[in-house]
Amino acid sequence: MATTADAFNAVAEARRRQILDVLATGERGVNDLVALLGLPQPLVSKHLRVLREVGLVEVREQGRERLYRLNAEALRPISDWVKNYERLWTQRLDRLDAVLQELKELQEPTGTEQGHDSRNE
Amino acid sequence: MATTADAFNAVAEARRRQILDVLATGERGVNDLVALLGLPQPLVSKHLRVLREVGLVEVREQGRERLYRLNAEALRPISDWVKNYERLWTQRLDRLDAVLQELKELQEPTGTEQGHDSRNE
DNA sequence: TTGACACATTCCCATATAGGAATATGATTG
DNA sequence: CAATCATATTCCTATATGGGAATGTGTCAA
Repeated sequence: MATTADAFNAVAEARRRQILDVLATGERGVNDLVALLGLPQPLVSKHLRVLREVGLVEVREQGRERLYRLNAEALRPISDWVKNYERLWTQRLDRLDAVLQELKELQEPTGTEQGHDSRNE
Repeated sequence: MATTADAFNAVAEARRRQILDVLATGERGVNDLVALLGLPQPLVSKHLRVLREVGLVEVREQGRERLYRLNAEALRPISDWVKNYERLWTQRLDRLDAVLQELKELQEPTGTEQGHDSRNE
């Protein structure tokens, strides 16, 4: 069912987003993350595992530390998906602008306008 | 705990993304969605409820139909969040380009091209 | 080797959730 | 009002998940 097996699910958890946010600033060991996020270490390790399994982070072993780093490209599916919607809300704001413009013109009858519609679809 | 109470979680489910994808093309009644997605009606209604609760869709009643439409702006938090990461992978690709460029120059000290892809990772 | 350190894993529990089946609700038509 | 259409809700179950506590594993230092 609802697997945690893709970036969308991995990122749905706020803590994991926080982890990514930290890693976006550079490679970090687990304890760094624990300290920065104020979460119990096992919990951080678990979240890191999920992130690893979907390719959002990569590990590098250095001595007895495990340095995690972000693999931002794994966010592409999300970025690509959401990008298709961006124009929809900018479009909508544009229409709002148009309406406001109309109102303004009605208030200051300098122009010749008067038509207005607003039935969509 | 892991609530379905925000856009990130709502969108983590593939079916819900599908629903949004359909609604992105225009207002639809539930049965339209059922037909288009090939899912049982109660399931669609449940997903629509989740989407409604996080503000991703809005309903309008017309006769005995309920027309759902997308509210793309509710995707902004996702868009905003992921946007901060986009430069990271383009950056990385730029660096890859740079590396490839170097290799090319090393291989052909004269400086004519012939470049072709490569496996990254 | 022993012990400390850094981290991962396991066990356990409470809750959340998707989905199926059946049923309820509300508007429309006859 | 009865029948029907369109949709929502409820009941139920299997599974997934986050988190806590305790423990395991591997590395380095003395």
